[in-house]
Amino acid sequence: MLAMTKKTGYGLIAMTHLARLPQGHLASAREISEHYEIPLALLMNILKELASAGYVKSVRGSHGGYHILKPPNEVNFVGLMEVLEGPMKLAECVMEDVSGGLDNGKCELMEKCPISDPIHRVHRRIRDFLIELTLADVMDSPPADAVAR
Amino acid sequence: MLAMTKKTGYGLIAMTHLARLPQGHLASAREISEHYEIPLALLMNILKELASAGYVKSVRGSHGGYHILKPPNEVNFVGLMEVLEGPMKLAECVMEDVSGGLDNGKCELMEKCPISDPIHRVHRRIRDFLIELTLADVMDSPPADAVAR
DNA sequence: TTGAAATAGTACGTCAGAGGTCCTATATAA
DNA sequence: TTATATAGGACCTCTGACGTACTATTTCAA
Repeated sequence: MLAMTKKTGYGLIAMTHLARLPQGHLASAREISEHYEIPLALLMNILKELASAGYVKSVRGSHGGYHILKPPNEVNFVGLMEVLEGPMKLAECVMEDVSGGLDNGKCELMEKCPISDPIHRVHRRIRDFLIELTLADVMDSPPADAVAR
Repeated sequence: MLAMTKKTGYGLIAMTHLARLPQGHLASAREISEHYEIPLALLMNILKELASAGYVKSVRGSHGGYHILKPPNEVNFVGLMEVLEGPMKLAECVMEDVSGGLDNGKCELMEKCPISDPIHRVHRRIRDFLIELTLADVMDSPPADAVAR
């Protein structure tokens, strides 16, 4: 259904929250979980993944928590989504090559597929749009036209 | 994720196939199924749904089959996708109102959701892009820039 | 030095939906 | 009247989204 997962949604919320903290401050998984009513255990898993991907830094122990590592304008939607749900593909036949660069538009799954090329193009358009979209865009809600117009 | 389903893929292929038939000709589910190696029973279900949605006309009986009803440039991606997989939503909180018109950007699921507005905007951007995209665009593969640039 | 509070790592459980099959009824051409 | 279509269902299976649980480790503070 062309949907992102809840994990990505929760991840975005957490990142937004962390990005808004005053410099040097931490937020614990529990805090965030309670503030937005996100299941704690799930959010912890998400933050673990974000930490090991280098998006946030964790501080263990009592009074520990997380703070953001990347500046919001360097966190793009696709990157974050792929950390939490794996490679984005509009259709199964769309394989990004390892470099994350251009895919060649070939469908490995179906001979004679008449829609392989256009699907690859659409995939790329959406992907490019979402790569341009950063956490910074997501954070300043009011200005509605900040995005790729 | 952010994927369309195989049903939509198969539906697009079938529509493309039908759109390319000479005027007055039919193609049966079996033909299409064999040509593109799509599971027959599944494709039949898809064609049934497309028929009851008015995208194709069915002709029953021996030598029956389907022909396309809508002109390719009037078949948009979102419409077809929503026939086959239900309403498109980038996130659960994105509810299209009944008119198919503007959603209001409010999240009914989560109080204090800090990303509701931007998510709704992104949803709308992708949706608008995919609405502009028609079967006609999908059919002429080579021209790569026909789409919403 | 001990306990509470936090993250790390990992494994597991559940359930809806994607993907696919099958059966019966009906229409139509030969 | 038979073969070949579609119509309309019901049904099945398996994967992945979503969420839980447990143990280990780190750190602060009483």
